Amino acid sequence: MPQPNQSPSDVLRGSGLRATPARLAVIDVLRATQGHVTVAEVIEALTTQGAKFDQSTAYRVLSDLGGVGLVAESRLSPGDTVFEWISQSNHHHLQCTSCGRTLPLNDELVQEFIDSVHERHGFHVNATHLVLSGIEHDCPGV
Amino acid sequence: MPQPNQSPSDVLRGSGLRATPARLAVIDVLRATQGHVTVAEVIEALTTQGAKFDQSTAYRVLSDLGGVGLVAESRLSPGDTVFEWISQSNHHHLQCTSCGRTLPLNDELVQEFIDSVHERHGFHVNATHLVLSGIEHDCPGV
DNA sequence: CTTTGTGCAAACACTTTGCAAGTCC
DNA sequence: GGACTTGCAAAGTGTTTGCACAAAG
Repeated sequence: MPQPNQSPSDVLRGSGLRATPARLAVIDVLRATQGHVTVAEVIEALTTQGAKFDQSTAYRVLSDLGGVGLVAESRLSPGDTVFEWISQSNHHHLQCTSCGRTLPLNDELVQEFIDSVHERHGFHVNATHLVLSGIEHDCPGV
Repeated sequence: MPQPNQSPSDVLRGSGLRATPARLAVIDVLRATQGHVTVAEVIEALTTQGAKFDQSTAYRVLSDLGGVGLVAESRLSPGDTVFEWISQSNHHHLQCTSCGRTLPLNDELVQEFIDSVHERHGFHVNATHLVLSGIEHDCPGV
């Protein structure tokens, strides 16, 4: 669990991962981006910066970071896997199927829902990163 | 929208699709199965029955059926796309990450959640087929 | 008979893996 | 120095597509 005021290197080591340039670079990209990032975007951002960066490294780094809970991974559809840096709280989203925008979803609503499911079914939903699709009311794309 | 007492052929034609043996066979498999079915399972079930059945046909048929709303499609993870026949009501599920079981999730709870999201965000969540992962309370796999 | 669907095989895109060289601690 | 990471290239997987033939309405 990352503490405030920790450097990315410390966060990595605190999770049992070595602080390598590749991982720090990926973390930079993730933190610089609000919302979802695809593997392709990570690779593009890093290769544009000049450094050589292999795609297998991107997949491995993102998988490692996901494994220790530093990033959230969502599979929206095949070949459309997105990642997001987890700063401190949960992150839930609404994705409009009409205009493609991703909007924040109030965490409390989700928590209430999770609680009610637990009460009713004795099932603990693990939703640190819920993405629901639908249509927003004032969608500019409609 | 399929009406009661309609034959699968009628349902297909009602959706603007031709009633072909391939589609009827896929529908048979879907209806015979409670819960999720993968493409591979559909193909296996049909080829076991003797008839020749190409995988591209499976993908196309499932995609067609999904397009007209006769089946629900869920991407649990890359390469793990599951389909389910939509009989009449919505189908939501809980999937236990420990034992792999899929359990039913009360539709009312989901509906309440969707309503609250709409109230709060003005966003209409399109969830005919929600799959939430987590851990069940009395999981035999724990 | 016209339109739509199917089989076949090849192509695709995303993701994973084996291994040698390189890097972190 | 020893264990972990990266780059590279190649192999997997699941999924899609082009096209000629077959079938549905």
